[in-house]
Amino acid sequence: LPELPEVETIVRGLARSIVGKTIRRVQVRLEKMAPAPPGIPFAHAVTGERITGVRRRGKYAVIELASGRSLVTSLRMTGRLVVQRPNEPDFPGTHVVLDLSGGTRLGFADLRTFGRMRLVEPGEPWDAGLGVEPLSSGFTQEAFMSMLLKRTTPIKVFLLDQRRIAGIGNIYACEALWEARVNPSRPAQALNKPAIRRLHHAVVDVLGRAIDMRGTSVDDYVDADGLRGGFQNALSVYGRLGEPCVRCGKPIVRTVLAQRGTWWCKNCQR
DNA sequence: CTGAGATCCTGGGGGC
DNA sequence: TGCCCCCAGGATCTCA
Repeated sequence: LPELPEVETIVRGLARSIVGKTIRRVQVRLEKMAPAPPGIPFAHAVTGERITGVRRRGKYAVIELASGRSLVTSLRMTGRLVVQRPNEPDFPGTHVVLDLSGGTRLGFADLRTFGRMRLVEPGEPWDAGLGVEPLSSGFTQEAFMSMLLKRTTPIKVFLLDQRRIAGIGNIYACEALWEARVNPSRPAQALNKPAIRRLHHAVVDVLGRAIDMRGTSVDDYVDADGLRGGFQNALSVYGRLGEPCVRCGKPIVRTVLAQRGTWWCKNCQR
């Protein structure tokens, strides 16, 4: 499940291997994975473009092109961006292929085909609906506190809402709530000041540590160079049903919030 | 505006 | 052993 730290890791790898290259040829093997802008075939629109940068916004990888347009890529659950050496075979489930100058191929693979690579025109406000970057200076304790006012939704559901804070998914929501000792189903508005302070710190801390370890490889996440992350070894609650809490020893429980598995410690998180 | 629920997919796990 | 069923999960859409 690529969330902020995984996409950040992918983007850093891509920046090293594809920036400066020109897109020579494009194949869209599954149309919906790279929907064409009105009137122009996707492949035609992108061919000949030079890649000037790669960055991240929330869980999106943004490939910036010399014309000012961008390829905004959402990996959802099983999407992968794969840098292939010349003549290396395509990764299974590769639905979009960008052949670059020098023989490098960027493949967009996705077993479940939920991912999307969207061509965005210069100035198009594609991320207007996305909230603050949690690792930016805009994500202050005060900003976080005011976001929680009058919100009745469970705090975990709030953390997953990309319109408020961009980039937190199920793994890091669970981990941050455990670190802050906050009950995931607590209404957002019911958190007191110390809890808000702890949770703010935990969100920033857990995302930063996960980036340092190149993300979490549960299921089969790998970065653009095929390397696994390391944070799966540092998880405290996610996926650890029945295992002892590393803080208090009581077994980790799993409940469901907003149709998502939620792992937490009933003893520590109140 | 907020919040709840459906939708999309497929490998894999559980049940029998 | 084999087969069927059902489920997880993020973003987007619809609806109340």
